[in-house]
Amino acid sequence: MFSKACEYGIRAIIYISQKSQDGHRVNLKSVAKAIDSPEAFTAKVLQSLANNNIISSSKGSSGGYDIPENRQSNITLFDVVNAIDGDTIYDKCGLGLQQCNPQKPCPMHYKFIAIRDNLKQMSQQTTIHDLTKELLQGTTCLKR
Amino acid sequence: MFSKACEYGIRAIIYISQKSQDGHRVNLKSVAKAIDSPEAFTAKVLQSLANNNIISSSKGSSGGYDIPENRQSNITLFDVVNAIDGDTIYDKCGLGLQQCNPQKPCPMHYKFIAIRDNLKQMSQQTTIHDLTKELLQGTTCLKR
DNA sequence: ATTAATTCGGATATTTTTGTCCGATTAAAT
DNA sequence: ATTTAATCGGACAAAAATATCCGAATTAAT
Repeated sequence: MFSKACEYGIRAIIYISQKSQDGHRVNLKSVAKAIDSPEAFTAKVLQSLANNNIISSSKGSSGGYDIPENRQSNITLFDVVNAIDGDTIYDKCGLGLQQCNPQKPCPMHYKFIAIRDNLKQMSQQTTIHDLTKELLQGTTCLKR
Repeated sequence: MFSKACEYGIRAIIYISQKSQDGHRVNLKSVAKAIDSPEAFTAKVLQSLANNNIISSSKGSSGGYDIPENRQSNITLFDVVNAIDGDTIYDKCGLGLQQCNPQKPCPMHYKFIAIRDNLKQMSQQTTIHDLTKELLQGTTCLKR
């Protein structure tokens, strides 16, 4: 469904968000460890989140990643997926046709967009903050 | 969502199904042309559909692919996807965790399985025959 | 029998995704 | 100033997905 990069990205931002709520900035190593992901690859993913202004990063000793307080509650899953995988997942024809629309739909069109729109809605309505809450409560996990 | 191989496979089987209803067997070249796909790659996909007994293939002059009348209506989208992409799409954790279940769910778990189950249901309830009907009526298309 | 048209299956090539490495840059602490 | 700990970004490597090639096997028609 999502790319590997995107899976890492979502898990990472949830962790970063969690730590940010306590005012803690976290570095790459601790992120990779927390979500059990390859360090260097995760760096690339975080870089693209940073370049898209979804997380903030700072260099130098005691640098790392965090999410400014005021952004915490308005970052959606949609934003994160978009930054990493782009929006093709929400737009692309289920059968891979270049053009597929109500005027000239593929045979799977309506059944497929129903599901795709579900996914879109869900990801637009779900904030990273939402996902972090459950994690803090210890009901969910980010690895294994 | 689906792999490229799977997209070709679905488009291909819809076309084959359509032709089979008129009692026509079709060859690789005509399939690839009808769905605008790379010929050799499509051959591989059809091969795996044949190996999974979803379509029937015959070699030799005037050989090709078809779907026996009695199978027409009981092949589902699910069967086709399964034969080509396997069932990971219906089972895999949205965040890529090896183990993710109600006992130890990822933060996206319930929201994600809602969508995944939708997809599963849709693909189990949709037969290839269903998709072929609309194509015969000219309301849908398989390329462009 | 020979030929022509087809799928099969294995080997290979290309492209994309995933993953690693490392020097450059930045910033805090000493 | 120097050292240390961090991200950045570009180059590279490995693996997976996509795509091609070709000889072998099969079948129908001549």
